[in-house]
Amino acid sequence: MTHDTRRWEQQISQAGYRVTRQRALVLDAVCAGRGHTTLTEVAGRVRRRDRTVSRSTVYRALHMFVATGVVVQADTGDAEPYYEIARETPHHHLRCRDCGWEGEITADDLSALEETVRDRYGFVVNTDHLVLFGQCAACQSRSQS
Amino acid sequence: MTHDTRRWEQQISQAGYRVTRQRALVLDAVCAGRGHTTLTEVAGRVRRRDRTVSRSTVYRALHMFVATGVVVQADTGDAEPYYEIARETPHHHLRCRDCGWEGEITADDLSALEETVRDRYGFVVNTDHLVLFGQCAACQSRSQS
DNA sequence: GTCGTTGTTGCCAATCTTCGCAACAACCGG
DNA sequence: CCGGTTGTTGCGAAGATTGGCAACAACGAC
Repeated sequence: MTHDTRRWEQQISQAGYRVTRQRALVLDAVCAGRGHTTLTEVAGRVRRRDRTVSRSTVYRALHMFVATGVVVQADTGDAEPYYEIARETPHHHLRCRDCGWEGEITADDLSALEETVRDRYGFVVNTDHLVLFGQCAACQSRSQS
Repeated sequence: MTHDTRRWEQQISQAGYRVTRQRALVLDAVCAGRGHTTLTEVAGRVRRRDRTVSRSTVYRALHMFVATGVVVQADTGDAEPYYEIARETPHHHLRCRDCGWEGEITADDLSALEETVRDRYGFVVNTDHLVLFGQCAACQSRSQS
């Protein structure tokens, strides 16, 4: 269990949503994916626990959780989007175009960029879960040889 | 016309793809969207010029152009993805969560972040067309009052 | 605990996107 | 210019996602 039950219940009910059995199942299914999951995996896990839950409900619950910030969504662009439980400290992803390797970077790593954007454009960046594409260390040395 | 015909023909044929009438139509349709377009708009423009072009072809052409780097795709996450002709100098987007305002930043603005990531993680960032969410200057002053 | 209000769910239909396949056309070599 | 090879297209089907609606359930008030 990577999420605190009290927390998300309060979070969505403050936003005017109700706490339902189906939504709990969906959130559990997101947690069950170590780190990140795809929609397909979530739907599968929910169905295994309760096959009366409709597919639409999974879609709707996931969207609602993303809208309320309980779950965070990362669009990798070339694959299915990832879902994961939002953590206290936001983080971002690295993804190698060659081998598919994935890494994480902290929000601190973005602070310089955020300052630049604020100074030059007056815009306050507030993004969670960016995905940066590029080439990992291993693939760099491999492609040099 | 925002794209050079010679350029893209060479670019895709070097990648092993063929230059076809349908693909030219799709690319023209992307150009026709000042700056950026959605898939729906592209399909509409293509159909207006030649209603025998199938919907699947538009999907496939767009994917192929993105894969070869002729067209660039920006996933805003909460809306339809944008497509636009790739420029010589890559750029990125800002998007205000409150009013939907959109701005552009240059690739230079990311250089500090790229250095940080390379130093700390040995990862070379190579991302085009990032979308940074946040709050624009106007909405900041409005929400302060 | 019971009731009433109102958001939610499941089902089914509509829509969007992808896939498989046979006919077609781009491109190469002669 | 012509024929052969092979990627591409259009079509119809399959699969994925969204939307409408009536029955249902959460939750606040009593």
